[in-house]
Amino acid sequence: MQNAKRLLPYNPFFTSFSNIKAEIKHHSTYTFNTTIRTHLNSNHPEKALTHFTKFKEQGFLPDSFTIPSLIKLCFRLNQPPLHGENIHSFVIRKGYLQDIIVSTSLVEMYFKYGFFSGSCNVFDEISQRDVVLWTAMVTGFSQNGLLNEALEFLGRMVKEGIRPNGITVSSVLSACSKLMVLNLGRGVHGFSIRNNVSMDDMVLESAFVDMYVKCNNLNYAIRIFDRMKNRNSVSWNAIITGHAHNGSGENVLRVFKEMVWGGREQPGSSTLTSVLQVCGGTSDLLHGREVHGCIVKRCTCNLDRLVEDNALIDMYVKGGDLDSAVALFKGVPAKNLVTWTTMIMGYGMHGLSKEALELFNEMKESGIQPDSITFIALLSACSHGELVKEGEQIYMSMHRDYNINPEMKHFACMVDLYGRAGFLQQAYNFIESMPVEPTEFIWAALLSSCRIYKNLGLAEKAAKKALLLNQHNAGVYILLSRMYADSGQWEDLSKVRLVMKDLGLKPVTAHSWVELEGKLYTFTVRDRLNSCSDRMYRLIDTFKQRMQKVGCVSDDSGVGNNAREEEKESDLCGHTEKLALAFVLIKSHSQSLIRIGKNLRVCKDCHEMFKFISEFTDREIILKDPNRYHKFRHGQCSCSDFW
DNA sequence: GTTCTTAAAA
Repeated sequence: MQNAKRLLPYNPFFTSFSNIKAEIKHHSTYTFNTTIRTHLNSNHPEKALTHFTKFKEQGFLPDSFTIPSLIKLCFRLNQPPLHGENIHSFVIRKGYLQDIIVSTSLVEMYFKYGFFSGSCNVFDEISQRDVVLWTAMVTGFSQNGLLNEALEFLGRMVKEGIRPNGITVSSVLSACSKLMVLNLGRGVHGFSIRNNVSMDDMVLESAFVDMYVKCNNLNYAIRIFDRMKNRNSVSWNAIITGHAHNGSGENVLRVFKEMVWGGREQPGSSTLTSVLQVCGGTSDLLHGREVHGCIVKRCTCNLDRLVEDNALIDMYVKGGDLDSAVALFKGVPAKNLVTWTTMIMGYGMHGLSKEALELFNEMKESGIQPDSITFIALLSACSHGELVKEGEQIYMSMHRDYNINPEMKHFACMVDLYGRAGFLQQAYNFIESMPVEPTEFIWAALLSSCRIYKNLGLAEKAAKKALLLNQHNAGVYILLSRMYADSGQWEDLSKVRLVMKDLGLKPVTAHSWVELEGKLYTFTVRDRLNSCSDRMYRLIDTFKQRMQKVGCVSDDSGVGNNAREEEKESDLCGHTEKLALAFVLIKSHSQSLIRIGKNLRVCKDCHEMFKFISEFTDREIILKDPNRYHKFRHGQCSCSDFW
């Protein structure tokens, strides 16, 4: 009998012909189902499609097991909704609709097409609903940003006695994160606890961490994160970006190190880019290089790390190491738009405007089309290099040659381009001719040019316009008060300060920083906290005297002649960059490049002294301010004294 | 013997 059973499909004596056919058919549908699933899982939708076509040509029909795979295949191939509707009517004809797995797939399909009533119709037809079907409804609404509907279904399922699971809740949470609705997110947190939703699900916990980070409640996020038994890339990444948003570079690096040392989780590319952004923002090359090392170790294939390479180039640019950025850029095998734009921006920030424009030509030759960000990079490169004519041409070509409409950021670049070059009237006319209402930042851009060229009348006008749009813009008050200080109008100055005080606005205190032997040193105005402060101040004085001897008059034009001593100190930049430079010169005798960062614009006085020191000590110095980089070498600066 | 629902990103 055993033997007979094995021979069954082949022996007409034991079974009728039609039975054999059914047997083969069933067998084939099963094989077909598994094959198509294998193709889908290995990401070969085309193979799945050819397989399906062959299957149909042989006269076979899909069964209920086939439907979910077919729907998945539709999405992978981006088929229009019509295809999906065919599936729906097939399901109804064959009576598969009450198969809950089939109907759940249909619900998901309609949500993906954005056809919500289609999902609801299917849902209403089903008599026996399980957690997964309910969850599909919640997920569908929440992924489409319809948070209220998602919450409604969450409540309804509980009322009907279906207990939501971790997946249900994390779906709602992601919508809360996207919409930044902290209170609802906390509500969902409470709901999950009340309804005994299992909380030791790693994905759910990560979703909570992510939600609290996105809703700007880092403390809650940290509390959950610290208690997690197992962490995944999402939770690590959420907490790292949370610290980054909070401006705490130290914590970012601390957590990142914990992650790497822990060794369990490989940092993903988004984690690496967050960390690199922090390193770039603080010019922390030391840690930036460590992350570079991580990436090199992790990636075996150069082609897989384009996003990381782009972030690295940006980090080196912002850390003031243009040479490394260029070297890396040249080595990237398949550069994309971001790669080119980052490098163009990098040249611009380092004062190499001509190189930026040449690189743009190379980019076009390689067949890559610029986008609006590329034009921001180009226009700001022109404004840093005083290339007014070139900037105008590029601005004109934006719409004419690339069909890109200039936006507010481009307008701001143009105002800056004219203003920085001293064409204040043209800058003003440009603002007047703009097709949209200028924002506060446009007027602030004009204001900062007015300060460079000491046009108090226009400055007051620009400041007024900017403050009308936002009376809390501290930068505007500060620029204006410096201009009053420059021209010795003490009454106006104290008026501005009074307004600032009333509004609770604090002037930004100047500080500079420098990295030495793996440590970061920070200097504030009239800082005497350092153990070698006395030597630093003496050294600065010595340089001042040497400069006077050779006829380099230190430029005090930034301060009016009748300025009081304390105004000189506080209203200029505070000269914290001088302190940082003196510190390095005392502490380090190597000939390596000196890199100093500053949170405010460099003042003329310090700029002159840095040039002198670079010649006198024969050292290269890079000074970063919020807008750009100055490279001092042999008594010259890369900005050609224009910044 | 198979099928359905989760989290972020330059």
